[in-house]
Amino acid sequence: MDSRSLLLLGMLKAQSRHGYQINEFIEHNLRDLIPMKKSTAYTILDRLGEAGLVSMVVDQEGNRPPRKVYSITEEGERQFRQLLKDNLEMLDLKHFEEDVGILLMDELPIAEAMAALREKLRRIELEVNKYEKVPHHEVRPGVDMAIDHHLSLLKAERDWVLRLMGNLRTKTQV
Amino acid sequence: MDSRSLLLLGMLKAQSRHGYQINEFIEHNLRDLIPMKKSTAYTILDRLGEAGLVSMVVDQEGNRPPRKVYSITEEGERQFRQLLKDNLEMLDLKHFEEDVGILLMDELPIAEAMAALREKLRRIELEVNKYEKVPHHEVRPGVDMAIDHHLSLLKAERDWVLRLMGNLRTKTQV
DNA sequence: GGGCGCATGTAATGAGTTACATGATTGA
DNA sequence: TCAATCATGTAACTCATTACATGCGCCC
Repeated sequence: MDSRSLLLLGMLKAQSRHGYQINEFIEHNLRDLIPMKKSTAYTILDRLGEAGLVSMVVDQEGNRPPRKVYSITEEGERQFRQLLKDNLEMLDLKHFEEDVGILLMDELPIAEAMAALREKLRRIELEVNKYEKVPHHEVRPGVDMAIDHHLSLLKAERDWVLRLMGNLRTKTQV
Repeated sequence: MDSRSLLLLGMLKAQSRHGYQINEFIEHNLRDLIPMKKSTAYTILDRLGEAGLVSMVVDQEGNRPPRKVYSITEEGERQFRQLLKDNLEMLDLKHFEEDVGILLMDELPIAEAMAALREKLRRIELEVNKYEKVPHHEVRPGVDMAIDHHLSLLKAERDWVLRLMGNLRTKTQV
């Protein structure tokens, strides 16, 4: 999962930051899109430093805890560009987990399967509502695009589940 | 990722099998849907055995390599049912990886971003073609459903990329 | 005689999460 | 003084993949 490295490089490309700052930014701006834990950021920053993709300077103001401020290096920018292109080309819809359930669905009484699908539908609606309420984001045009992407796939999923439920219903009635 | 356990339990619910047989079945029937490695199956079967969800009998014919034949237990069936319901309810579109690229897209010259998206589109088409060619599957009705699911999301992804490219194009021309 | 099919695994590796640990400042 | 915020990490754990290991039977 190099996308985490890509994200950090991208944030450092925009401006130098220390680890805490990065985690703050993610929590405040990307919390709905990026499920990355704080300790992970610290670990990856170390890794990027060892690889020479970022440089680090310690900055201490008064008695406050020292900050490690990271900046992207030239090599880091090159790598970033390549990683980003690779990522944009990438196709990696991994709904394998969900497919297993679909695959085995016929092992469940239809009534129970339908109940489960209704619950799933409810969850999809909740997600859709949540993302539709997220306000327009000015700093990063990408945020809006990513949310739009999210919504597109959520709606496709919703349509598919509805179609599936329709099929099951007619099958039962026949 | 409990979906692997779920899959194995489901296969054993349909009929008792030994490990090699399970791997064969997956390779022949589910190879396009399930990216599970053979050694993983053996490990999970052990784990399920320890948890009392499957029982095991060794079966040796002549001098051929001994087979460990697994059967699902009553507790296993209960667990299976619950896992399956949970799985069907689950909503877990994790396109986080792809979203990172979208999020950072504005760091790339538009021409390069467009080229990457064209490549992505090409890959989507390849996948769509591949899945549309998969013949109707009789044994497990679920296989057809899972493939249909796959195709739905692929097409949604394709539409979204096309829309995005359209937007980028008009933006550049203005 | 050599390779494929049958049949089972183990050990090392990787990538990330969880839980834990630390310690100063700031505000109620 | 008590909690929250700032700021950093380490260690253990989980889960799956990769690579490696073994050995017999069968067919050409």
